[in-house]
Order: sequence, then C-alpha cells, then structure tokens
Amino acid sequence: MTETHRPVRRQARGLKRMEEILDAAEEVIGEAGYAEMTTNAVAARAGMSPGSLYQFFRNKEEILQGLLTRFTEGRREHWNARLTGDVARMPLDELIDQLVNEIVDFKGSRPAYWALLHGSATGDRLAAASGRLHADIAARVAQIFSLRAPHLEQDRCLTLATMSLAMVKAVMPLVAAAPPERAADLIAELKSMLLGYLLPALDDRNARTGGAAQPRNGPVTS
Amino acid sequence: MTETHRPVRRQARGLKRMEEILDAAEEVIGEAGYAEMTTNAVAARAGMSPGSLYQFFRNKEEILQGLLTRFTEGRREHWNARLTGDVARMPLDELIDQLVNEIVDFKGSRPAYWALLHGSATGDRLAAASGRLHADIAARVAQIFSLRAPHLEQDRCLTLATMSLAMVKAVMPLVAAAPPERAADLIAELKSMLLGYLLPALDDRNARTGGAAQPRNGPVTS
DNA sequence: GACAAACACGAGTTTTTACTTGTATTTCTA
DNA sequence: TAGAAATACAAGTAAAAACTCGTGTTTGTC
Repeated sequence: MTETHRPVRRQARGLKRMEEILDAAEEVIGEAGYAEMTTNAVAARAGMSPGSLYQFFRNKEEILQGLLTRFTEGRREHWNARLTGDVARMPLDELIDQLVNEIVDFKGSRPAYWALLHGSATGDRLAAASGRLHADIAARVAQIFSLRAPHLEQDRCLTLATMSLAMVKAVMPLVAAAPPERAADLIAELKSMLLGYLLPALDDRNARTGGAAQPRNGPVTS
Repeated sequence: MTETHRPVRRQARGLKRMEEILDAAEEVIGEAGYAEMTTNAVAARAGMSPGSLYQFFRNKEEILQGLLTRFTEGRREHWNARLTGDVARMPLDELIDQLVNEIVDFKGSRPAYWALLHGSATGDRLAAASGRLHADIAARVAQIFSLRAPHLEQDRCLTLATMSLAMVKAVMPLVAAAPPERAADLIAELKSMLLGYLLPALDDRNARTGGAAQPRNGPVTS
C-alpha cells in the first residue's frame, strides 16, 4: 500500500545539503525563536526551495530531530573529550572555574541550542513575566534571610535567595522524570544541598572567617 | 477610525465566564501540552462557542496572559502569606524541608503551571532527548568524581554530578537576563556554590564525619 | 554514453486554527 | 418596562504554514 521507508542513497551533495538545512534551522531559531521557525523560512534561509527541503526531511519534526541529534552528539563528544582523566587531577576550584566559563561561553555562542533545549514554550513576553515572579519571590525570601542573618547585606541575601530558588527550580524536572524512589533521593539531596549552602552563609559565626565550605571571593575569576 | 479600546462593563456572569475560560485553558495545557492548546479546544472544554470566548479575550495571547497573571498573582499572594516573620524563627533545616515539600506538591497538583512557566518549546519528545543528553553528561562527570574520590559509591557520584549540572543549567537563564555585572556576580556565586557543595562531598576526610556542611540523611524526611 | 537515481525547483494544495459575523437571548439601568 | 449593553451561539472566513506534485537537471554506475 503505502510506500514505506525506501532508504535513499544519499550523495555527498545531499549530505552537505542536509547540514545546510540544519544550519539554516539553527540560524532561524537563534535569531527569531522557535515559534518563528517555519519550514519555508528554513528553506529560504538555506537558499533552496521547500520541495528540496522535503527531499531530505520528511516533515518539520524530522528537521528538529536532526538538529537536536546534531546538538546532542556534538555536546556528547565535546564533553567526552573534555572530561578526561586529566581533569580528575587538577584542583577543584580551578576545574569548576574553567568548566563554568566554558559553558557560559557556549551558551553565548549558540543561542539556538538554549532556545531549543531550554527555551520557554510561550515566547519571550510570558517568559519575562515568569522571570519577574521569581524575582519577586526571591526578594521575599531575601527578606527572610535578612531577618535570620541581620549582619548580611541586602544584596548578599538576594543573591542567596536567587540561587536557592534556582536550585529548587532546577531539580523539579529531574524529580518529574525520575522513578519515585530516585525522585525521593533527589529531593533529599536538594534539601541537604540547600542546607549546606545556606547554613554557613546565614551563620554569623562565619561572617568573616571564610571557611572552606563557603569560600567567597576565592580563586574564581569569572 | 479603528474602534479603540471600548472598556466593557463586565457582569458577574461574565467574570465567572472568564474564570471558566482560564480553567479550561489550564486543563487543556495540563493534559495535552501548550502546543495542543487551541482556542477552539479551550472554548469546547469550557462548554462555550468560539464566539463567546472572543467576547472576553481579544486573542489567544490575552488568554495566555490572563492565565499567567492568575498564576503569578496567586503564587505571589501565596508566598507573601507563607513567608512571614514566623518562618524566620524556625530551624533552617525544618524550614527547608517544609518549603521544598510544598513546592513539590504544588508542582504535582498544577501541571499547567510548569508546562507554561518552565515547559520546553519543542514538545515532550525533544525535551526527553535533551534530558538523556544531560543524563549522559552527568554520568561522565560522575566518572570524574569517582576518580577524584574513590571512596565514594557510584550512585553518590552520580547524584553529585546530576545536582551540579542542574545548578549550572538553572543559573544560565538568570545570567542571560541579568545586566553584565550582576551576571558576573551570579556566575561567581555559582562557582562558589559548586565548590562549597563538591569540596566537602569529594573530600575523603569528610567520608564519615558528617559535618554540618554536608548533613546527609539529616532531618530531611522527603 | 545511457540509464536510473538523487537532487532541485516553485507554484500549488490542504489542513489547521485564530478569529469574525450576524443574530438571538439575557441582564442591567433608567 | 423599554432600551441598551452584555452575553451567547454556530457557521463561516482568512491566513498561515506544512507539505505535494509535476517537471527538469545533475550525478553516479554499467
């Protein structure tokens, strides 16, 4: 009945064309956002007709799938190469400093990656509103911190609150995706982590000692 | 020229109808995801005609806006009421335990909230692929941790890696939204936080001491 | 060099979906 | 109690965007 799955023997030209399509999709998403990424726009950006595009990808979903595969495989390879035994032997602070910097740089250089993998479903307007809500709650939490630890500056309290909320928010999707007992583990770890983060920070005995558990202004250099 | 902005004097019936529309939108999003939320589907779910729907919301964006406003105001009120001076006087571990539990419960009870505010742009299929990538990288990081701290169990290393990656990922949007010098602060805090989290955890001198900075299996009860 | 298969095109078609329109009914107000 | 405004409906419109089709060109293989 239906012509199912005739495997096409791609020519070198065709493989190159597929990469161009993914490049175009990445550009469009990076510039205009995922919602604006239409197949026609991608075809135009890649300098080809819609018909040509559909000779390489059966539908829009496959383009996205291809783009995501390219991203994930690229990142997988990158980290596999980056995280060798060498990094197990360097000082932890230095290691964290380097890796975080690299991640920040990557985020800056590949906007489509974040738009696709971590972008909001609703567009910029509504995402901004959500951001404002979180900022408000963080401010409220910061007030509580300030009450608990009057010796801390307001700014410091706000940073602590912002980071704490971010932690909670970050763990939620993991909890949702994990099987129940693993989820319980993650929640317990989250609590423990928050406590480990906040307890020394709010404790005024640590106000000026700068213990190892809270090395502010340490070797990190942004 | 164009009939601009005639303010409608809503009747009690109309205000109720608007809430019903938002309820319907929330249900549709919670069950089928944001991408499947069409105005017709919302109208049908609310038991009204498309025409009726458009007497209360001028377009789809306004429905979303309304839903988000309802969410954010509800949450704002909730947290303003919840985070009173009282919480500033209870033990930190207990406080964290309670608040995290409440957040987890809320997430479970209002799926649309998370789908809207933190949902991915690409639908479940692709979001799952991204989750798999992160799990892979976490496994790789866990290997490194295991090399650095051979006394730790594999599971423990994986948890540490997973949480560390989640933290990094969570801070990225904040960095993107913040002005440059605030962004630098957040990045520095992220590094410091990671160090504070990982240094004691990987240090074998802390293997069985269970210091205050790393109270695993502490008072948290999930 | 001939044949098939891959590549390329772009003007269409089809489907989906946000939104309108014309009319009928209910509620508020004077 | 009349008139106006708000509410309600369902069939229908219009535009956008995913995708097709018929045809022509290039590339690889024998």
